[in-house]
Amino acid sequence: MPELPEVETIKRGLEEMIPPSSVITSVWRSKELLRFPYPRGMKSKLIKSQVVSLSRRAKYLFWHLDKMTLISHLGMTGTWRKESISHIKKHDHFSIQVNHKFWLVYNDPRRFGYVDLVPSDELNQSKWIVHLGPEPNCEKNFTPAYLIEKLKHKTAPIKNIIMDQKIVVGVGNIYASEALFLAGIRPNKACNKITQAKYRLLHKSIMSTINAAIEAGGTTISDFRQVGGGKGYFQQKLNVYGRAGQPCVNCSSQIKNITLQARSSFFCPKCQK
DNA sequence: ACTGGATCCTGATCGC
DNA sequence: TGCGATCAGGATCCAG
Repeated sequence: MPELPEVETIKRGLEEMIPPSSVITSVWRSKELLRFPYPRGMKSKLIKSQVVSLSRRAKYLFWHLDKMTLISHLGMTGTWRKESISHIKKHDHFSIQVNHKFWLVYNDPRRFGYVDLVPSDELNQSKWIVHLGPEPNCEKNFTPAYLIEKLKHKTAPIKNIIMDQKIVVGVGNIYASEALFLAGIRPNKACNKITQAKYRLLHKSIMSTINAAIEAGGTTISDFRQVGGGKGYFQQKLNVYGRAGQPCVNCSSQIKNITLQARSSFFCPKCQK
């Protein structure tokens, strides 16, 4: 589920909940496994650790502890929420007690998410992080020239490529369709058939889509919730995603849905070429 | 090197 | 009302 804006929203929510110099005082986990096995000795490594800060890279959430970094990936349906008292709900898998006061609980019905623990000085070389492309809102590394150089010889459909985390991170199925709509490019257009002018527009569209969604607190299609339980409201701004058969906001043509890489891909046949 | 499809898992929704 | 089929925000892997 969560793409970059949703993970960023959760990160900001957790930051607000965790006072400076907080300490992990207890750890609980369910019997069921997440996508990958939990790291060895996780519980004892976490207890008594200080939470120094939180950050996000791509769709990963990092808990920077005094010696290690706890990595959390939310898969399709992962969420974090706060509970004042220990209260286990269906599909809760992992929770952290802070300062003996409250719990931060990871819930994930489909269990495509996972956690890992790495020494902080090895974080950037870890297998999760090392291959990742630039952040879409980092103007230093994610430039129009970068996008053009990386993609101009590829024959794959553009939508597949902008969802490739090695090219640019954080763009998932919703924001890929939305960014391509803003750029006027069909999702199945071959990368090497796209003009430089369109690439510059696409670069701008990816950045503006992601930034607008962060400002809106993410997109709540079904189960996404902010840490405090609130919904994101970017879904009100979706131009094409989930709108097959409905009129295009620009030209009233019917929005179409095609399948690419087994994912629904929405576009306006008139506005996108 | 590319593409499409299957896969991990549960739940919501839709059509019959 | 019930039941099976289909589809979901991710990401990897494999055959062709």
